[in-house]
Amino acid sequence: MISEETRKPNISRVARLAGVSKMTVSRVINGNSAVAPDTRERVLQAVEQLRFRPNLLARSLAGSRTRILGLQFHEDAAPNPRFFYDILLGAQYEAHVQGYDLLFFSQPPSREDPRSAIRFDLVEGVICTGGTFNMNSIEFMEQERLPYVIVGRRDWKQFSPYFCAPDYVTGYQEATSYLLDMGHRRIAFCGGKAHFEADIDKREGYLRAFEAHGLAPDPTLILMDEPGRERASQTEAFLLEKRPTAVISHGDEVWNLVKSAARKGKFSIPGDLSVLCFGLSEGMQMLGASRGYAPLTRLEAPVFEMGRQSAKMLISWLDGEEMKQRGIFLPLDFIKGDSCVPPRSPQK
Amino acid sequence: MISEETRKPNISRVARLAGVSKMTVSRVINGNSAVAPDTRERVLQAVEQLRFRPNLLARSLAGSRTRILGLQFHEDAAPNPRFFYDILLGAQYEAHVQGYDLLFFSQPPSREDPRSAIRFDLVEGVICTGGTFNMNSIEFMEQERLPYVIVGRRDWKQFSPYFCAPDYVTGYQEATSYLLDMGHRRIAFCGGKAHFEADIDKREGYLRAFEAHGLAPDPTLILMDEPGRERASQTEAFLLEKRPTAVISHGDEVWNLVKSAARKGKFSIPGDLSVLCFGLSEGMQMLGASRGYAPLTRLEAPVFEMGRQSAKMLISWLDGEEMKQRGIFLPLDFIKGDSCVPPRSPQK
DNA sequence: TTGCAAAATGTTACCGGTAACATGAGGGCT
DNA sequence: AGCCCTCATGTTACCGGTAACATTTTGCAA
Repeated sequence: MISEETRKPNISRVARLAGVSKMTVSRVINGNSAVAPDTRERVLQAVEQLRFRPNLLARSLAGSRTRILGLQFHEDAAPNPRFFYDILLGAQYEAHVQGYDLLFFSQPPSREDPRSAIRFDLVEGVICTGGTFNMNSIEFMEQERLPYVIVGRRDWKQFSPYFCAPDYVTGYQEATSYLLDMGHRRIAFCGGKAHFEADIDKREGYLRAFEAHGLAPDPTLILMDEPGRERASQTEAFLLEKRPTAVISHGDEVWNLVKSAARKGKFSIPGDLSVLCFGLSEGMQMLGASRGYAPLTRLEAPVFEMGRQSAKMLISWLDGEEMKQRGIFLPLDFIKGDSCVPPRSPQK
Repeated sequence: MISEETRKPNISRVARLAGVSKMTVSRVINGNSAVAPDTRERVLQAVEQLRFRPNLLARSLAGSRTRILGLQFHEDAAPNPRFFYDILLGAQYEAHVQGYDLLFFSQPPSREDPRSAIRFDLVEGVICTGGTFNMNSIEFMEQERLPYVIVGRRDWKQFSPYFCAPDYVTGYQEATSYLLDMGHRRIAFCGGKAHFEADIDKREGYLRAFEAHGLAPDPTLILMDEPGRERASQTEAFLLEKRPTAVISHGDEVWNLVKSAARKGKFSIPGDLSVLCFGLSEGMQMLGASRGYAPLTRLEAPVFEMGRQSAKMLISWLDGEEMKQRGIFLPLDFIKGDSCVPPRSPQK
C-alpha cells in the first residue's frame, strides 16, 4: 500500500542509488573503516538525498547494543517529585552526552508479566531509584544478569556492586560543626525515621561533630520517629520544653512545626533559635513572606548529580571499563542562608 | 566465548527443545493462532525450562511495531516538577495498561544530531509537553510523519491534530460562580500573564461567570502581568487599595503576596477576604500552620489525567482507530476547602 | 472408502542492519 | 615481469523474530 518511493529509505536503497553495496554504505555511516574519498562522497550524497537514517532496531539486533538505559522508579515511594525529576534530569544529561537514552519504568519487572519483562531486552542496564525497593526488582536483575546501579541508598550494596548515595554522615557533621563553631551547644536534632538508613546516617554525622569538638551531645535533644511511634508531631512541645538555641530540622513538615513552635513560644527565628533545614521543597525554602524571603540555611541532597553519576557509572560498566570504586558517595550541598546566627549568650 | 548453553535462549532453541518449528513457537507465544493443545503444552514447557522471553528488537524489526511512546519535555519550561511528574505517571499508567513503554526525551530532536534523530525509529509516536514548545520539535515530527499529541495547550492545534488541555474557561467560570453564589460581588482576579493562552482562558472564565449571573465585572479588579510589566508584585498594594471581599489568585507567588497583604492590612482570611487559589505546590496547600492546616479552596489542573488521556489518544491514533474528537478538554479539579466564606455584609 | 474443507504445522523470505571472510585492484620491491 | 601486500569493496551468513504461503494431518459427510 505504501510505495517504495514514500517508504522510509533503508540502507539498500541508499546503496542502489550510490551504486555500491550495502556494506559500503554501512562503512560510510559508521565511519570506522576505510572508504575511498569519492565513494564516500557519493554515498553521503545518496544519504542526504534520501534523508536516510539507519534504523536503530536493525542496528541493535545485529550489533546487540541498544544504547538505552532503564530508569526504574517506584511511584509509591515518591512523596517528592522534585527528587525524581532531578534524578531524571541528571541521568538524562549524562546519558545524552554519551549517546544513550532513557526508558522509564515505574513498575518492578516480573517474570509473570511478559509485558514488563520483555522491555528488558531493550535496555542495557537499569538505574534504580525511589525509596523502597522491591526485592523482586533486584532479584529479577540479578537473574537476568542485567547491570544495575542503585541511587540514593547504600544499604543495598550487598546486592548491587554499584550504588550512588549522598554522604549524609559528612554533610551533617559539617553542618553541625558550623553551628558548634558559632558557639551553639544546645543543638536539637529533629530527624526522620529512626530505622531508616539515611536518617541514621544523619544522626551519626550530628554525633560525630560533637565528638570532633570534644563535646558530649545531649541525647535528650534528639527527636526521631521510631517504628510505630510518630514523634515528629511532638516537635513543637519538644522545642518549647527543651529550649535549644539551634535546631536541625528535617523536611517541610518538621520545619512547619518549628515555625509553629516559634509562634506559640513567642521566640524569634533566628534570634532565639537558629534553624538549619534539610531537603525543603522549593516553596518552603524561605523563612516566609513576612520576613522578606530571607533564605534558610540548609542542607540539600545533590540530586541532579546523583542522577548524573549513576548514569555515568552504569555506562562505564557497560563499556567494560575497570571500575576503581563500586560505589560513590556525593557530598551534600550546604547552603548558608540567614537562619543561623550565634547564640544570644555564649554557652559553655 | 559464551557457550550456547549460557547464552540467552532464542526461539530456535525453544523450537528444537520442543521438537517443533520456530513458527509454531511463535504462534504459541503470540497466542492468536490455532495450535494443538498438546503441542502448545510442549512448547510452553520448553519456554519455561529455558526461561525464554522473545526479543523485542527482533520482534519489532519484523513486525515494525515497537510499542514505545516518546515523552518529550523541555526542561527549561519546568518550573514545576510536580507537573511533569504527574504527566509522566499518567502517561505511564495508560501506556502500561496497553502494553506500551515510555522513552524520555528532554531535548528537541534535530536532523543535524543523528543521536537524537535516530531515537525516533524507536518510538511510534510522541507526547509533547512542557510550556514552551520549540518549533523545531513540531517541524521535525511533521516531516517524519510521526504521530504526536500535545499536552497542556490547545493553541498548537493548527499543527497537531491532537491535543489534551485543561478546560480553564469552564473551570474558572464554575469557581467564580461559586463565589458569586455565596454573595460576593467584589471579586478580584490576580492572574498570570496577560499574553499566555492559559491565563487568557482563565480570565475568560471569570468574566463569563459574571455574564451568566447578569452582572458586570469591575475591570479594575483584574490584575495580570503584561508583557514587560510584572504586575504580580503589585498584588499587595492592589488588594489593600481595592479591598475586594474575595480574590482568585494564581499560584504560589501570588498566594504569598495575598497572605502578606492580609498581614499588613490586618484583615483576616477568610473572614474579611475569601481566597480561591489555582495550582499551588503541595507544600502550600494549607493556609499555614498557624491556622491548623485549614485547607484552601482551590482549582487544580488534572495533570495525571492529562498525561493519561494524551497517552490514550496517541495509542488510539496508532491503532488506527477513527477518532471522533481531535482534542480533549479536561475539567479542572475544584477542591472546596475552608478559605471561602460568604462576605460579611451582603453586597448589591 | 473417498473426498474435501478445516486445522495444525512447516518453509521460505524478509525486516534492516553488521561481522567475518572473500575478492579484486593497484603499488612498490626485487 | 612476477610477487606480495595493502586498501577498497563485495558476498554471505546471521541477529531473532514474523508474514505469507505451502504442506501435511485430521475430521466428518457422502
